[in-house]
Amino acid sequence: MMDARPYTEVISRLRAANLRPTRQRIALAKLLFGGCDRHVTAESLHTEAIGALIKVSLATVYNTLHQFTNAGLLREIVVNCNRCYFDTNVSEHHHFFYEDTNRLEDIANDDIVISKLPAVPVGKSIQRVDVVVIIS
Amino acid sequence: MMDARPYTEVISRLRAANLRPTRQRIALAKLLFGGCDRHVTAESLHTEAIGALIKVSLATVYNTLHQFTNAGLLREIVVNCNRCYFDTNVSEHHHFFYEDTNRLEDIANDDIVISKLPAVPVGKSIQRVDVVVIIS
DNA sequence: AAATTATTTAGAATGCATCGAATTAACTTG
DNA sequence: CAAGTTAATTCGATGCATTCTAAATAATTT
Repeated sequence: MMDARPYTEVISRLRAANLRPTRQRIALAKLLFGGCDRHVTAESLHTEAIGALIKVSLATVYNTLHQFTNAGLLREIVVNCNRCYFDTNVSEHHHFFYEDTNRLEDIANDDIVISKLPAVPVGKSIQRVDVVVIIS
Repeated sequence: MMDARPYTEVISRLRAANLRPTRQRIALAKLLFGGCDRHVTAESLHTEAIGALIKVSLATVYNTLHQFTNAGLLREIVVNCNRCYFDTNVSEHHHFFYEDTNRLEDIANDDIVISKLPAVPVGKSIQRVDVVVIIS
């Protein structure tokens, strides 16, 4: 049941992004998009893949995370200098960051309302507004 | 006029933070707090210090930035994995981040109004709310 | 001035991320 | 379906920011 036939779907997502559906990319995509939304680092995803007996190198995990991000399948979250996090939830939303454990948790977009924003320098436009609520 | 007698002030700030007013810390504090608010990295501050003929090692710059941060004289800003930024403005405020040039710019606290925040997990409390407006 | 304590330093070490070049795999074409 | 083409994967090396370590130096206390 878990993987009845998600191949075709994963494969077409990859094709749509102009990425060859290789064994590694398919396997990583299934880990990333197979269940609920997740936050991963390259290391954590690599470890998870190895644990699931997927033969893939760390370099490929890095490549894949960046390719998926460029294709809009993932989003990079910045909460910590020294480590890059990737989020499978690419819809607009925000984050809790647990200061002591370095854990991330989604905040639904509706749960934060910004009722005033500053004027943007001329010639520039807003790409995104990221809110991080640091808790401990 | 520039440095009429800011020594005593810098020195007492350091003492208040339980930091011995060493030659290096005094010099770095004068660079950081001598003018208007700034955003620095360890590298950029070190380069600036060397340019100003201040003899200080990179390791000491790192130490000092962290000590100042712990003492509340600086605040760490997270906009970029791979590089730590420090802000001399420790009052509540937010940031523009220029995506293409990696530059940071302050947004006054009043220029952003958050009219709704999510409930915090039980047992936790909000340490800070950071808003980064990514522009390009 | 001597003794104590904290700080600085250079250089090594770490950790995360990227690069480069050779191998391997996927795709295209005839 | 086989040969040719193109892209992806891999290992190991490399880069870069940061931290660590232990010895030397400087600040403070007595």
